[in-house]
Amino acid sequence: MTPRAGGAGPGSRPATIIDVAEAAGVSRQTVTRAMNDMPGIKVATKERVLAAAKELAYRPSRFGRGLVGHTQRTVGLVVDDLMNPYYPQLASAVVSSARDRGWNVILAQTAKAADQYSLIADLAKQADVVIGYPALTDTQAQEVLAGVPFVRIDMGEYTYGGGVEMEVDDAMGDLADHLLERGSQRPVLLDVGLPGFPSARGQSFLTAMADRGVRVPTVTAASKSLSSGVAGGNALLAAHPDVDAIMTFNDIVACGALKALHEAGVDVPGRVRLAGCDGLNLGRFVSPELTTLAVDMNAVAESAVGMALGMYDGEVPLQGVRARVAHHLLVRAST
Amino acid sequence: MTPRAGGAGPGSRPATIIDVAEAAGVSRQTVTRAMNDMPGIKVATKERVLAAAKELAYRPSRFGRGLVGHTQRTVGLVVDDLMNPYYPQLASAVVSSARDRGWNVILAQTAKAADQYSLIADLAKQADVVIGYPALTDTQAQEVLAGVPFVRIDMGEYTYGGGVEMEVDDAMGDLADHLLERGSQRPVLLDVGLPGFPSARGQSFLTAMADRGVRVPTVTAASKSLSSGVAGGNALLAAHPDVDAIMTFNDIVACGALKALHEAGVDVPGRVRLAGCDGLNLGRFVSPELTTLAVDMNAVAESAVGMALGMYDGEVPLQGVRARVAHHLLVRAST
DNA sequence: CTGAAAGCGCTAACAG
DNA sequence: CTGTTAGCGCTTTCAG
Repeated sequence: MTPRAGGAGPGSRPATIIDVAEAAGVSRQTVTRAMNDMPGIKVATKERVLAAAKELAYRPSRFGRGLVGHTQRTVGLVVDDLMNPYYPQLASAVVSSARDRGWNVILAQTAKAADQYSLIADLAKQADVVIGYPALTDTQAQEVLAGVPFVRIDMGEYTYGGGVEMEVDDAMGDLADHLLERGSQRPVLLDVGLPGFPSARGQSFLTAMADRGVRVPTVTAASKSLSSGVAGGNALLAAHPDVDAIMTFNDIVACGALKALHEAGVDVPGRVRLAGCDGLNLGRFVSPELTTLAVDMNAVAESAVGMALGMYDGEVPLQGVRARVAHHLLVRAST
Repeated sequence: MTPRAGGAGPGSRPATIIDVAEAAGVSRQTVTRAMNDMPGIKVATKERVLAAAKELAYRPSRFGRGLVGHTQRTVGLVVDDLMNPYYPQLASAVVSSARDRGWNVILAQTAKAADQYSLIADLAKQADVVIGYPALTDTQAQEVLAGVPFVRIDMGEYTYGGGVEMEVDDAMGDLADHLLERGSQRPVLLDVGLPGFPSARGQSFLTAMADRGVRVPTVTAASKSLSSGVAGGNALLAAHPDVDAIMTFNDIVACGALKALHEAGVDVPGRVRLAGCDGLNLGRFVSPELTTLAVDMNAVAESAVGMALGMYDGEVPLQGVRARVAHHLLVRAST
């Protein structure tokens, strides 16, 4: 019945420090000293205590411990879906960054959750700070997080909490230069969203090209998925048969477009140059490897974790701080 | 100085239930009732308490809570590296599975850790059960985990704790049939490891083919990485120019081999059929999409989480239990 | 070197 | 409906 995690049979309750103290014939403090490698304990006593602890399968309660020295810190990381290759790169970096600072990471995934509102509310109860991409409005986030320091990644128009922005404009300029230098004359943007409402990064490409005197038509895919990229690629080829370069919303869509190009027998980069965005590792698995606007995820994670921990320590205000991390052009074989 | 997570200035300590009780002019118990939506409290009182709580940026301590009702449960998940596309699929499934049962997941990554021994020791202190792929011997695991229920995924020859096995033999037979039906006469295995020491799944392919009267030569790649797959693919083409089918150690190596085939101008599946193993989503991003021996990660996660939680509840022995999940042939375009 | 006392923040159980 | 009491398991004083 009672949960236990030791060696004896089902039904027995977990051993406490008192059980160990009695078994070893010492006081609780002495058990503490033995378990935590503290000084001021005779070697023989220590061994006796540790033996008793092992015998009873004693494990110090993290709650008892946490209560006394507020030393057990946890960041809650909210991602949409780890199956989307974007998020593991972030999660990996956040976990490393947090670990370097002695924090744990609890992971929450909104995509598969029935009710992400309560998912994040629960997370906020278990974590000391929350980082990530919750699909919540500012108002919702404020309610749900109830004062827990919060850093939104890729904050955009949101304002509640802190944010880490990823800036694409400079790199987009570099990409435009790169494509034009290679002789592109009829580039097309494969954006995601609603036709007529370019994404921020899509608009950035259009602007960069316009600044260079090139007008770029847009084809819009329905979503950020692979299949949507395939469909978008086919639609783009149909609408612009003479296209010679494609900039896509992100690397996933780019992979879809690449598949469409392959199936249509279009050589990349020979006849069409293709670029993605995000700098996913995924881009190295396809042929040709994908040119992309990459962002250093370690820098993003470092920045987000640092900001959140600063908020926790009261050194960074809970509102209004934004960090910025720039994309950079990563030229691979597809352009 | 003191860590805080509320609204007031740096240096103030976090508000406790007592602060709120005093501010609202009620007892602690009433604060508890208000915070936890418990019955037996007048609406007006509740509102007053919640207002005071908000004012003081009060957040109930998870340690105080955890101490009283052992209700806050956490599984520790050990993966090698989230940047490897294999692990996110597992992690995603484990997080979902755990969440369905009301457990949290703390993530630990061994690849980037300086000392994974202490990494896992720390994890075992924060978690009630541990699941994953720790690169630890049985002896090390036993020491480090100190009695925490432990389920190793893809247990193989290890014996400490419980395990979830992934069985590949049946599916490998199906793959052999599939390749032979399509007319393959000179299949080659692209294995990973040391030459002369086939991996379990490599051996399974050799055996399946031998059972069908086909002797399969092996080429061995150095590691399970993409670049190693490229190198292995090139070596394989050099050693067996007339190959007409390749089974690879896993999907990542298969992607590498596919790149090598592409660059060599070898049509897939026209001239060479290519299969991977693991069933990664990644296989759908390349052209042609990769045939693979897939394993249902949700089933693996469900099984591992269920077993670990059963151990925690004392309903499953801490040692010697193994679950099995079978691979299945997933035919896509590359064969 | 060891023990006794006190308290971390919270909630269940029992009064009132 | 509200308050009081007791105790969860641990570590930090402070005495011996």
